[in-house]
Amino acid sequence: MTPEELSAAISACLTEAVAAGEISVEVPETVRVDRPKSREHGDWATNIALQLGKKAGMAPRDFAQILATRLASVPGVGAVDIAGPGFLNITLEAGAAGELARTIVEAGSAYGSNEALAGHVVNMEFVSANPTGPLHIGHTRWAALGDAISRVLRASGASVTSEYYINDAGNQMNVFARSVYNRIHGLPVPEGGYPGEYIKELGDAVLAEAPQLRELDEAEAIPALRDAAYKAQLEDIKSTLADFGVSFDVFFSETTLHEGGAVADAVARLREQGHIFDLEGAVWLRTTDFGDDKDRVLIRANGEPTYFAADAAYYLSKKDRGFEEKIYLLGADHHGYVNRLKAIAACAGDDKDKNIEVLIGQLISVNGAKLSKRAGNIIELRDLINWIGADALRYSLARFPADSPIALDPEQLKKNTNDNPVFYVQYAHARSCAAARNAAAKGVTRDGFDAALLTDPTENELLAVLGQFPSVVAGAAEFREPHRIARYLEQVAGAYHSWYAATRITPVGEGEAVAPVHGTRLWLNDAATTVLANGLELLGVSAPERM
RNA sequence: GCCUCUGUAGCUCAGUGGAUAGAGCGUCUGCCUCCGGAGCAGAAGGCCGAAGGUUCGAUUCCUUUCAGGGGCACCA
Repeated sequence: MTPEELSAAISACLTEAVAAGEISVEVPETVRVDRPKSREHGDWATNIALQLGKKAGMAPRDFAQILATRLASVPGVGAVDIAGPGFLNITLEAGAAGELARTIVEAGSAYGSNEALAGHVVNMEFVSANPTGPLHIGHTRWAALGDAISRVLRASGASVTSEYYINDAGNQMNVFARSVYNRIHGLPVPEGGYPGEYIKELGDAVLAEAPQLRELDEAEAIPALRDAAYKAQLEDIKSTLADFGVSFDVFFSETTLHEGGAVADAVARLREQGHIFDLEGAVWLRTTDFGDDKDRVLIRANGEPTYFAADAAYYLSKKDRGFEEKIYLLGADHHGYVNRLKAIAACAGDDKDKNIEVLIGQLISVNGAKLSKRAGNIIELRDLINWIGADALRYSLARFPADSPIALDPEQLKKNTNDNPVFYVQYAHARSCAAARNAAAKGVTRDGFDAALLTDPTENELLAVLGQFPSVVAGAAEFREPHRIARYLEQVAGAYHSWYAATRITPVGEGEAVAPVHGTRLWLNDAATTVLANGLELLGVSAPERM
C-alpha cells in the first residue's frame, strides 16, 4: 500500500463517516500522511483529526476515534492508534507494505511519474547567456536547476518547452565584433569591449574559415566578423551545455523579434491595451499600474527600441505560441526585473500571478577556483565540468534550494566518500546493481515474490521511503524545487545501505539454500535500483551500474 | 532610502503549522574468513539571530529589529 492509497483510504473513511452522520465536516481534497519520526508511532501518521476536530465541533481525540474505527477495517491496515492530542498512528500489515516492491519494479522507469500538473503547458526559459562569450559560473546554477525543473515538471505530467533566449541584438554585438576585429589586428581591447583569450580563439576560428576577412577594411569587416564570431560562440555554448547534459527545445533569437517586426507589433498591441504613453519623445509602458516602481521606456527618443521592448515582444511571442505558464529563471542580480516582467504580462492582459512566474536564484561561488585566463576574469563552466565532473557539479547545484546562497568546495566534490553526496547516492545504485548481479550468479530468481516475507525493520523503512517517491516528485514540480529529489535520494541511499547491511539477498556461504525470502528481497533490491535511477535521471545525473 | 534573499550543531546545509528540530563532514566508540567497508551501528554536539503577535500548538505565518549577500539605466 502506497502512502497515496492510504491517504485515499482515509478520505474515504471521512466521507463515509459524514454520510453515516457520525461527524459533520467538510472533507478536504487530500489528507496528508506523514512518516513519523519515531518508529514507535507506526508506519504512517496523520494529524487530520487535529485539523478537522475543531471544525466538526468535537474534541480531536473523539474525532480521531471515529476515524480510527473505520480505518482499522481497511484491508492492509494492521493497527490504528490514537496518540497525544489526536494523532492517528497507522501500522500496515507486512504484506500490504511489501507489495509496493512489486508495484515499483513493474512500473520501472515510469515509477515516480504522476499527474499532478497534467494539462499545464509551460515555457521554461533559463540560461539565456549572451552569445558574446563562453558560459561561466554565473550560468551554471540555472543550467543545472532549470534542466532539472523541466524534467520534474514533465514527470508530473506538464507539457514543457525549454527555451534559451539569445540576446543577439543591440550594441553589445557590435562591441563584440569590434573586440574580435581589434584582436585580429593586434589593436587594444576597445572601450567597454570584451577581453579574454577566447576572443582571440574566436578570431582564429573565424579566419580559418574565411581568411579574406583579415583584409577587409573596418566598415566591411565588422558586420562579417559579427555574424561569424557570433555563430562560433553560440556553437561553443551549445556544446558546453551538451557536455553538461542540458538540452533546450528552442533557441530563440532576439534579432528575429526585431527583423520580423514583432517588437513594433508588440508596442502597437500594448498601445491598444491602453498601457502606453508618450513622454519627451520616448514611448513608455505604464508598468507602475502593475506593481513596478517606475514606468519603463520601450522606444527611446532616438527611435531605437530598448531591451525591455524586446522582452515585451518575446513575452507576447510565448503567449502567442500557446504557453499558459511562462517561467523565467533569473539570477539574483536580475531580481529588479521581476516586477517589470510581470507588468508586461499584466499589460498584455494576462494574469501576472498565474501566467508568468519568475524564479530568482542566488549566485554561487566556488572555493579555490582559478579564474579562466581564456575568458578573462571569470570561471568558465567548461573548466568546472572538466575539473569537478558534470555529475558532481550538477548534483551539488541541484541539492540546494535556489534561494540559498552556496559555496561549492571542489575538493569535497571530487572525493569518493560520504563527504560527497553524489557518490553516496550513485554508490547505492551501483551497489544494488552489483547485488542483483551477484544474486543472479548464485541462482536467486525473481519467482515466488511473497510480500509478507519482508519483515525486517530495515525492510519496512526502505519500503516506506521508496513509497514516497511519487509525492516527492510532485512536490518538487509544484514548488519548482529539484533539491527535494536530491535530499530524498540521499534518504533512499541511506535506507538502502542500512537494509543491505542488515539482510542478505543471496544465501550465506555454501551452507544456506536459496529460499523464497531471497527472491523476494531481490525484488526489493530492484525497487531501490529503480527509484535511485529514476531520481538521478530527474536531476540529469548518471546512475552507474559499476563504479 | 527602497526592493529582495539569507541567518538552524564546530563546518556545509535540509526542514510544505504538529509528537523528542534532522543529514553529511569533523570529534569519539564499535562492525568485514560470507552479496561492493566508496558501507553500517552508536555517542557527543542546538535559548532554530533577537523581540513581540496569531494559534490548542510556531524553526515554519505576521510585525518590528539586528547582521550579511544581491539589486535599484532612454545598458544589454
